[in-house]
Amino acid sequence: MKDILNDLNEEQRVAVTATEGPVMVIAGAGSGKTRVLTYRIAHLINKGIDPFHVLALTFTNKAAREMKDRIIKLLGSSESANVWMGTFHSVFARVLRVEGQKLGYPSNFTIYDTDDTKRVIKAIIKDLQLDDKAYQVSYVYHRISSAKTSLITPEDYIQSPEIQEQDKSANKPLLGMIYQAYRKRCFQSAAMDFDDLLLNTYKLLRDFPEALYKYQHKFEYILVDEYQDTNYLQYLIVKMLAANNENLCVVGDDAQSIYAFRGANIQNILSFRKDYPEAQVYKLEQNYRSTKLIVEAANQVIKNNKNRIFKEVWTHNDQGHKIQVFRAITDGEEGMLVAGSIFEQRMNTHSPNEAFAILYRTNAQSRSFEESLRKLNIPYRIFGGISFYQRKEIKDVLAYFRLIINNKDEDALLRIINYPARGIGKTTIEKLQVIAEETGRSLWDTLESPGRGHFNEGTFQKLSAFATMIRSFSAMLGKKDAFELARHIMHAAGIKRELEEDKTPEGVNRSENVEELLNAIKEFATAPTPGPSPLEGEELELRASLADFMKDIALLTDADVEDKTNTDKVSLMTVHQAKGLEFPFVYIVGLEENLFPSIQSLNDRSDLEEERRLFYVAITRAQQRLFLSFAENRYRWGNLTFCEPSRFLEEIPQELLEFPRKASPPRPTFHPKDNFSDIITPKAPKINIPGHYKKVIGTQSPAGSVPASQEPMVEVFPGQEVEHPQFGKGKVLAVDGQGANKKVTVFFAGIGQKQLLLKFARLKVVTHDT
DNA sequence: ACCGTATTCAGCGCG
DNA sequence: TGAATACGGT
Repeated sequence: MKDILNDLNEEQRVAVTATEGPVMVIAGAGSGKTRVLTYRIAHLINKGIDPFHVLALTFTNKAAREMKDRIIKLLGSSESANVWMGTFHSVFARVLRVEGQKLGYPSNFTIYDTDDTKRVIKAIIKDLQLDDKAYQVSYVYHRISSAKTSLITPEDYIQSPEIQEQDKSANKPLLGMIYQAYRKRCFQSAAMDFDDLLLNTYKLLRDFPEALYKYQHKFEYILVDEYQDTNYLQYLIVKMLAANNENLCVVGDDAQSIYAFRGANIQNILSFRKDYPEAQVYKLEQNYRSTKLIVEAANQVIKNNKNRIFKEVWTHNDQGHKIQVFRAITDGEEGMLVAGSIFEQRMNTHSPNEAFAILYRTNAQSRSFEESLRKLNIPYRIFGGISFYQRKEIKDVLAYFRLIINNKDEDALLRIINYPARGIGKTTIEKLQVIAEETGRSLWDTLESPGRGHFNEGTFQKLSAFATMIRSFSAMLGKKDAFELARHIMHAAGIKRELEEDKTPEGVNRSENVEELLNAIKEFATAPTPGPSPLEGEELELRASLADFMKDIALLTDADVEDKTNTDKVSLMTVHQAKGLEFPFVYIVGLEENLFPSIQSLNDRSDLEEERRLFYVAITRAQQRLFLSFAENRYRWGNLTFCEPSRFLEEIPQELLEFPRKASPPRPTFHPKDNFSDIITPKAPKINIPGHYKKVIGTQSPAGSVPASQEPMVEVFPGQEVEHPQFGKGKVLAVDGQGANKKVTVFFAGIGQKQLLLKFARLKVVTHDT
């Protein structure tokens, strides 16, 4: 066996071999953090530590999978598959399936994802007849989530004068009531949301000494990745688990903490030494990823933050090119400049598309880049958006599975009680809920036997037909495997028919998605993934059942669904999504005040510092070349607004930057006086007359975009043949209205008659030359 | 129950 | 701007 320690530099080797006692590794960007973690685990196993006793907690499922693969490769044995590796949520969900009874949960509890959680909150706000404008679902969700993370129970919440004061002044005095109702409803539904997975794990360890003992001895060695992004609950859990022998190794980079907004606590990393005075702290400062210039730029930027652990990242790599800064007149032009630059760099360096990434602050910025890339025929892939398992059609199908596995799952029941439409309408559902409330039974029980006289014969029939169907599915749970049962449900419940009836492109797409879900289930059922060591009390089954499939489906995210079609494409994503990734060529775009840094961050020093860390993360994704861009004018919420360049641009030393004056595709040349100092401190905004930009935009906008001008894009008249991107070719029957509101009635073959607003319809005139 | 229309709202998103 | 949802008429 070769000595794996030879693959490491001195700093890394020290961090890997210090296996006993508390260790903190501060790992600068690109310094081989993952390497240290994987080698450390491999080293532990080489030393004879049983993999069953090693717990490694990662930030994403993907990270866990990749790390596991690397360790297996490193050790050349699959022994390391027995390491407990995963996210906090997935590891402790598994623990709770076994131990949850202690807390009053059945082992088949449902996991509510953010969507489900918000649906429940929404329903509660409605039931309590509160104003849904004052009580916005996302706001309530955040409040509840942070209360849970801070170990504040609904009772604490209601009794705390301080919190009540806050909520009153925010005009939301009844938030505590919502929180209370929410907790009750989740518990009665035998459901845990993401915060509950952590909260209940904490309660388990806190209130059940035998459980604490068991897991303290099970997990002799604990490693936590991305420690800067852990929240208070995660911190407490780790602390309790590690309390016995303190073989705890946390790895992170305070400079890359970018999730404070959702509860991550940078204090966890900053105060590690206080919690463990005897802790060994190591820094990894040699960067293997980026050029000297990029490392220097990143260092200079992060220097402006006060709250940080000192470290100086350096590299042996080449000096590299200067950072190019593009100044664009509009966001549309920004797209063209960036796409043009990618085109050029790709040519000059013979790099594949996948070497390029465009990173932006907000998802809404992707559009101009998509358009420009499409125009230049550069293939791209957008990350983010709605993930596969979040799609409505998928969630509808999954709700059937949820209900038959756990018939207390009220959200699932409500979701499918009338999908596909079976004549159980709003009135009936409300009646059921009232009866359930009065009799103290679950909604499902009520539906199964509503009691005499509540419903007329027709409604009663519909309800019992539904109940019978669901019961019959439940009965098959133990008999059919996941795929057989899923397919059966799709047919028997009429989901398949419902989906296939919709012939619109969106409908076909939905149908395909559900088909894809079935494929995934089939794959799962025929080749069950060899899970890690079974927990004591976990049951092993021969064939993968639907219940197995559903166990952690809520814990999957987009990153876990592999994209087979994704090969050589430019990546478009938010900076947050880029965390942990690297690309030879990186474009950071939209570097404007109020956008990056975001407008919400400007009032608070710590928020601004988080934005700066975000920028730091963005810069350090680049291996060879970095490009920055900003627009002087940008469409935001429908109107053109003037933008100032980001303060972050000033924080990079000028000598590291260059400003190509050359505009990519044909466009008016800029004045020589447009140098950077002029840009950084814009005096009076020169021109802000919409008319001035119209021409620029007009010539750039591809046919797909909505032009700013009032003139319609096409002249249409009855009898004309036109083409629509979705509906295909059709014939204009009538034109009504004036100007912006001009409406056309078009007959599309195979689809029928459609009324379209000319302004939006993206119609193309079909010309018949000859 | 369902459809078209009006209105509203807009941050980043791990699990 | 445009998506998502609420509303209101049939």
